[in-house]
Amino acid sequence: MGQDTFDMHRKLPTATPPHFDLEHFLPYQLSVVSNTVSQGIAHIYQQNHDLTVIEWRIIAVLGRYPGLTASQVVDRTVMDKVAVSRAVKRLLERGILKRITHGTDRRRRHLELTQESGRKTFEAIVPRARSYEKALLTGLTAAEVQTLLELLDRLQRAAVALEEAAGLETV
Amino acid sequence: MGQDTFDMHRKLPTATPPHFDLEHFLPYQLSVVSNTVSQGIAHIYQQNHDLTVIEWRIIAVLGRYPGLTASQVVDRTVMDKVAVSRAVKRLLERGILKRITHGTDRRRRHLELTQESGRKTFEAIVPRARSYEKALLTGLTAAEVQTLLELLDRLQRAAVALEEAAGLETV
DNA sequence: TCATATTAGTTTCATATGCAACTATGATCA
DNA sequence: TGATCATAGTTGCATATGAAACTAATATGA
Repeated sequence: MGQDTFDMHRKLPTATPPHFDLEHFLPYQLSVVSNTVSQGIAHIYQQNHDLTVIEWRIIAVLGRYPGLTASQVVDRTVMDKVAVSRAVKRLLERGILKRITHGTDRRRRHLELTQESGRKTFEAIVPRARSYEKALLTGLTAAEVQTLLELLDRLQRAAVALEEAAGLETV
Repeated sequence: MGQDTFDMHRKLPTATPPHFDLEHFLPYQLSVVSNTVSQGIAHIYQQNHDLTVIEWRIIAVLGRYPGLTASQVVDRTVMDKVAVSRAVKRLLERGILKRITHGTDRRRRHLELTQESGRKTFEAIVPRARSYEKALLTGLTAAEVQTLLELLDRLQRAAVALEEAAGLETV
């Protein structure tokens, strides 16, 4: 890379650019947008159903894929194992989930929404979540939304790849 | 709401869409990408400089705008007041920041990077942060990056607007 | 000019979080 | 078989976080 061996008079010979704008740094922007959106959407299930984000996500994923185990939920949602365990516990206590131990492998406990409370909660929140999303995307055309989703997806893959590369470095 | 008094045979008469895919829900996708990226970039300053994300952001913003007060930092970075207060304290102790009390208004304490440690840390991290960002965006064309930033910006404005609307509702 | 309001920043306290260590169950293979 | 490894999920503990209450300094207005 930089071969500035001579010219003693230049300031900061090797690297170090003069300035850096946090506001235009993608990881930062991403974090700000994500936090703002998360906070907004959290109101929907916090205020109306006394659910945390993690609890709602578990409900959402079980609404779509009933019978997943806790670890399958973790895999799908990229959430912390402990956080999921605790949230499941609370949802069981509240009667929103039920848990069925697998017949032959008793380590596995399959999770489902209960018909009464669970399904009802799911069905109450979905339209609200959808309408929040719709409001959020009002200013964008369908094509722009499509582009955004695709770019986010590519970014996610790149970030995962970088993470793996960094992980190997240390090993 | 639900007026499903007649027609006992239809399932879920009034509303309630049949399913909901968390994976294709924008707030969720955004959160996953943001977390992955944040975690990746956090390594840079965690491992090499023992800094938290908040600490690094404070350094970054003061590198660009020396002399901001703590509350100006809060405004610029959309971070928690308490978190900033604590991070500033730690950075002062470590000699990365210095604090100068305003002459006439002694409530105001302006913050700057110290020449030795502060500036040096800033200048060491900036190129690493930039190269992470570059690696992250490798798969995208310049035009796509531009589009992404613009769409994120619009999303942010929409999210803020929604937040304000929701706030007023309650009042 | 004194009571009240405002602004800046800190501390307290209760809760959230996450790593690491643990329990329980099942798979493997010597 | 039974020692060891692997997997599923939970718990303990130490730290992080954030709302609300607090201290300190300044501004305002009767």
